[in-house]
Amino acid sequence: MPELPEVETTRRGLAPHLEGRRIESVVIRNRALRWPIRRGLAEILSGQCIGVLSRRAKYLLIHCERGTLIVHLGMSGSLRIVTGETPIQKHDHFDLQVEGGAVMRLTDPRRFGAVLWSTDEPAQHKLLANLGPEPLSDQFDGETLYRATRGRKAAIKIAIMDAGIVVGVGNIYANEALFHARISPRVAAGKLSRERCARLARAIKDTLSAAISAGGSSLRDFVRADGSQGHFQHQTWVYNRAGEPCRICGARIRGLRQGQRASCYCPTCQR
DNA sequence: CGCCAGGCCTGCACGC
DNA sequence: TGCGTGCAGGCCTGGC
Repeated sequence: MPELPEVETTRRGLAPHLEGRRIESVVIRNRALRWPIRRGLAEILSGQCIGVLSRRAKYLLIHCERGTLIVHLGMSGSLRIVTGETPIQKHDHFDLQVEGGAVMRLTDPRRFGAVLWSTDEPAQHKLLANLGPEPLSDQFDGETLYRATRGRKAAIKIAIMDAGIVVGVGNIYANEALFHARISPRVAAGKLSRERCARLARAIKDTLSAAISAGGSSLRDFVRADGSQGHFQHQTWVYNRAGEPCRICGARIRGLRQGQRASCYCPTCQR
């Protein structure tokens, strides 16, 4: 599932193929994504020149001359660069072809993703306007995490997955970061000390950065239309390992559900 | 066959 | 009454 590192890796993989190119054609095969792709989008995009590709939280922003294409990969989405001859597969919903022949193809079996068009400043878009700080930016650190969690009774795992506190921390990395910070996912967010907030903010940054670095090494495969390179399937410390031994102390990793999501932690290493 | 996974928006219920 | 907060539902398909 695409988390922030996957979206960032995707952005970096797409950028050299799209930035500065003119859009030649757009094909929409299935507009029924999380929100329907608006009618007429193909006509709107055709002929526009693409500027830079950026990212906000897990939203990929493709800046164009007259607006911004906002793409979210949901749970099962992926974007690849292919050619016009690459066979269409079952869940290939959206193609954007630029001059020179490169095609950005959106594949999304579960259709939780989205392709939206915004003519305003994208930061003002309804979906982006109320987002918290980027985890890898200076706007997010131990102090901001400490302040944002004061008075919050919710578990810290829930809090770091709250986009109002920090964006882009999905279930896998929330579990992994808490393990690295040696903090139990069940601790009330408002009870974390400054020191523990600093450790957690640092762990979130390190975990996401490491995943992006790992993704970078598979960029070559990404561009090669193979696409299925899942660097994020790398071995985890706790995620999806309930019942298995902790890689540090050997204790059994525990599993529980928080906010209808699976949490995993080491009862010895994490307090 | 039924259930589950997951991101994340939306709407509802609650307490101050 | 209004706000912040917490919680559950819904969207989907593939895989077990």
